[in-house]
Amino acid sequence: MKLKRYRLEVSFEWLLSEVGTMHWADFTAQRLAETREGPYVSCSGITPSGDFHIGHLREILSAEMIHRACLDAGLDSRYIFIVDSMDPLRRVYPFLSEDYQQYIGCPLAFIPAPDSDGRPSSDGRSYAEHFLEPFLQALAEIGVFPEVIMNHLTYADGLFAEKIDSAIEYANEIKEIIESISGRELDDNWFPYKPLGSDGSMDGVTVTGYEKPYVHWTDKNGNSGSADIRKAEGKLPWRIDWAARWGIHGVTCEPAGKDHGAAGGSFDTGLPICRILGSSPPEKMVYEWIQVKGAGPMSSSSGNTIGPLETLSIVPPEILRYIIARSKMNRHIEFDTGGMMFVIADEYERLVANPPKKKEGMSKRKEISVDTRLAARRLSQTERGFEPKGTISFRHLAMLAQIKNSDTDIWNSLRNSGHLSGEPHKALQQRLLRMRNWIRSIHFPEDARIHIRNKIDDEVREKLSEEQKKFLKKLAIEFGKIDWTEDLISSTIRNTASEFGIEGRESYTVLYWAMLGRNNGPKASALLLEIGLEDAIDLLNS
RNA sequence: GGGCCUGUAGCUUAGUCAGGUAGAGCGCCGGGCUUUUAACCCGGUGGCCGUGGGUUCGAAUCCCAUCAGGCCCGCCA
Repeated sequence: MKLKRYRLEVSFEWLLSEVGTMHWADFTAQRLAETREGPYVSCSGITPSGDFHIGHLREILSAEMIHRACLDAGLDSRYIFIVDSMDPLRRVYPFLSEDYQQYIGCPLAFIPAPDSDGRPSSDGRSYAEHFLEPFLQALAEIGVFPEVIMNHLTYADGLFAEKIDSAIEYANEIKEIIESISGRELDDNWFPYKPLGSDGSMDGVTVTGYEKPYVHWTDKNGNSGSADIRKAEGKLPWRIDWAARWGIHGVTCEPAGKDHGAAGGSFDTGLPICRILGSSPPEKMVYEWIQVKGAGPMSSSSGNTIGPLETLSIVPPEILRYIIARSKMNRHIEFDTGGMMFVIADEYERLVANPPKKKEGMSKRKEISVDTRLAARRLSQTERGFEPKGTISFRHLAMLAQIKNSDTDIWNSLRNSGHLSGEPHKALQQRLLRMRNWIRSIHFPEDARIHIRNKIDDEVREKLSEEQKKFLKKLAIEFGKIDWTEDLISSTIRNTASEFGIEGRESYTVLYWAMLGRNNGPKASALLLEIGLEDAIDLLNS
């Protein structure tokens, strides 16, 4: 019986990774609709023990996208974010002062937030709130608005009481499950509930008895007391807490990081424990980690985490969502704020501008691929149901932001090129702001930086034919005769080129070699205008 | 020590459950367009499917071994 169940779970897991079927979010929604009754509750859970990092976004977005897919499929769905505020402080982290030693073992909801020096502050905010707030702010920027549930309040409201009582009643069975599935050995005085001692810490507290609803204890200081299971006076150990909350909140789907998902991990023990506690668990679903790499030369020496807020100061929110939406759950994502951003942004922009369509005679496999990409496009929108329009490209903006210091000049340029009519929309202004932040940061890839030459590179000089050299010299002379406007620059280039019998394409290539040391670049006349008449003439004569 | 996931073109990857000539996007090369805002359009190049065995008429796919990267089995979420 047990074995049979296990096989089913494995098979679901396999199907989940099988994106060939369709997008994982839509697949999961469909699967949920087929296998259980609504309402459907997608859930994420994170411990606010310190700064949130980019990896947490996968936890959040995986669940949120499944929630959206449920809504899109017409299902009754909610998305909840359970903050593990009842979890204890494990140790004094590097960013905390030694003062936190006294709080080890205490729930994060009940200890003070650190101030900028890492000391306990007295502004009344809890440690949990302190780290949660900026994260929620980041989530709002990517269009994620979860129902936030502080776990310590669920304890305080007595919602855990029944589960705690059952856990104590079935303590032996639960112990057996944990020992057999995880392979761990629990010692003899193991108890499925951890009361807080006299100093508010759950470390070193020994349970001495249970009389519903009180768990009696003695702590390391020799004090004794009783914890009311209907209040936040103690908590279930993690593996049981997780299983219990599935029942309490009616969770139907909770993607878990691969640490939980590994064989013998907390997901595997959670499933049977949840059943023992009288509820039906969600099906196993595991996502891979996001790894940060190539974040620039600084990152390797100075730690390579990047926070959601820092990420969002340089990456457009829909691109961030797309990074999650385009990847299968069981694939690593190598997060890179450098050159990879261009590649992903290009891909996203193409997908937006040119949504794939099914065609007559297309193979089944290709049709599936079309569906999957359309779903990724849909789920990347910060606003559900928003139909994105093609916009100014990421690359183009990167270039403009580098050659033009004034935002006004950029808007004018975009109007000239037909990318913009009237005043820039707020979203576009934000995009430019992020782009400027990115360019200023260490993350911006070196090879995307535009380095305007003040003299022609030696290598380039060797490549140039005599004709081409003459062309550049002549161009310098002609430039000296005109008003320095884009139109005149442009026509002068063409006129001079034809004088030398150089084709249009070649004349530009030669110019780019001279100006940038590469084959192509931003519109030559615009670039020359930015360089300025004198510098341009100097360059061409060099 | 035990177990799980991943390894496919220069890059990102689809295909692996149910074995049947390895698909795509980017890059690159060529052509077209011609005021080139890294644009756009068309065409092409490119893979001993980590490695070695086995099963099979036939293996990226199944089995065994092995290498590489990551993770879990320490109440750690």
